[in-house]
Amino acid sequence: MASPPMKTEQSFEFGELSAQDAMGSASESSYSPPGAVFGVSPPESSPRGRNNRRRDRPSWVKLTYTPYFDGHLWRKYGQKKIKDAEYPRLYFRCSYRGDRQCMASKLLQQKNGDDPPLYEVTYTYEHTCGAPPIPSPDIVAEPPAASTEGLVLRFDSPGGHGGDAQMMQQQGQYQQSSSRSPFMMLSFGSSCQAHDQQPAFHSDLEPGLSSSLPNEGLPAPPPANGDGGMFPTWDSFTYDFDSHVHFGDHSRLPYNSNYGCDDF
DNA sequence: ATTATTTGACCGGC
DNA sequence: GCCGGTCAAATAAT
Repeated sequence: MASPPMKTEQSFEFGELSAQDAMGSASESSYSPPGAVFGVSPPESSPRGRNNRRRDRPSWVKLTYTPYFDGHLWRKYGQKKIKDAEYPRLYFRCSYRGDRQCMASKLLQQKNGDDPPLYEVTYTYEHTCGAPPIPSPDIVAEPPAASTEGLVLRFDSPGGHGGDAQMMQQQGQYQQSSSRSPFMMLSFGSSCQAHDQQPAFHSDLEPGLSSSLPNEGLPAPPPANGDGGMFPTWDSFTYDFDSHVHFGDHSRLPYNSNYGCDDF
């Protein structure tokens, strides 16, 4: 009311390297282990100060073709064109930030304009909202074939409708060239299955617990197929997996409380 | 009606 | 001073 727009209440940063630094060194698949950088203090502890400089925020970088599908729910809160980048940078924040004070955030930057554009995702802070962790070196993707418990591959095309499309809306659709991209969803859940219209992410029936096996939705990047298709290629998968895939998932949405089977 | 998204402006940090 | 990052308000979509 009487107070002017005070946007200075969220400068909690502890950390390690800045996004720029991370990106600068992340020419290839480089990232910084989250666990190694975590010694942070509660956000409310440092309103904004010298203890939490932007450069001190823990962050790790991950290269992927499917930046929108890391198993977490993100809300886009900004987009900016970087002087040194050909593509704008997208800023995402955990959807539970206001609900659970989850400070997890991520920056999305397209690395090139390839058909299957490669994105560099800089994650900052871990998820404290009870959702599974983010891509970390400790968590590596296992051979899908090994765990066929709930492997769901979903290829959705724009014209074929797709419940996943919903996710696209939420996660962002900054596809300039290929406005739409088919999707592929990987779900490693035993009893949880993807609904007809809901993303297949699922598995953290017990948010807050530690041993949750997160699943990562690996969507498929646009084309790159011989037939100029718009379907993903396993190559991208391999890349992602090779890049340290992590499985993540959030169990609830603002409008969709039941995400699969968490409402068990 | 609710929520997410979008764009612009402001501020902080370097 | 410049750049990057985040917030805020408005708009659109569902």
